[in-house]
Amino acid sequence: MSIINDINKAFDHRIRLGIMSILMVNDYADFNLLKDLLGATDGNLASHVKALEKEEYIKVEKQFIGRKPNTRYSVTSVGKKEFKKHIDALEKLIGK
Amino acid sequence: MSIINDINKAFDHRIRLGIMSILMVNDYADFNLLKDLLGATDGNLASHVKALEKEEYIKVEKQFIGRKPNTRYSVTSVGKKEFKKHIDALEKLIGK
DNA sequence: CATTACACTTTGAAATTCAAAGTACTTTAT
DNA sequence: ATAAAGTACTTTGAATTTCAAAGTGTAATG
Repeated sequence: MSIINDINKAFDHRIRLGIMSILMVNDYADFNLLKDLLGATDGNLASHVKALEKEEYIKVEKQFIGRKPNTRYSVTSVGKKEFKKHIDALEKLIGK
Repeated sequence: MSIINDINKAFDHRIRLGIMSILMVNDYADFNLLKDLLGATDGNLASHVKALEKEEYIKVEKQFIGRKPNTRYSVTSVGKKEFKKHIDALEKLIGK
């Protein structure tokens, strides 16, 4: 077992780290909020949220607000748990 | 400017994060020490140290110990500075 | 002398990242 | 009413990155 064993590969990337950080402190964030906060392009953000979705760390809700489509994301309980583990591992590694 | 602006792309990957963490607390680490501590394969580790070298965040010294080749790595002053910045950005993001 | 071990390096396939272009509407202007 | 511009994503595929298998060169061992 190595010193980076609990560093979660799914959170390795700064955009995914940002998505999770935002969702840990906000119940919901929609596509455009994430995009603005992270300064990501549409396609780029889409692929990162998809990766987190696939792991079931976040979940999507699609709805209409008035006539406009709106996609909002929230963190799952698994996502919360895994992210905390990741942060702990990070702190252990860095603070060594 | 987004919330992940000071997250350094070069340190995004867990193996590179691990290399830097090790080199921040040890004056030197050789190839095999890094390999063992990180549980990486040879080729994989080689590509990650090369990436950090290219940014001039770490430097390499090749020598012979007895008759055996030995490659050891250390962090540069730029590397130290940038890594600290990265850690600060991480803490800001996570601890938000 | 042949075989195994050590310390990396090279190679190229697989996976990931990214932005440009596309889709499906809605809103605003003419 | 029709055209043009905007919104909210999704799809696509090229570029980059990651990774491990195989390769290189030397050393030690039987």
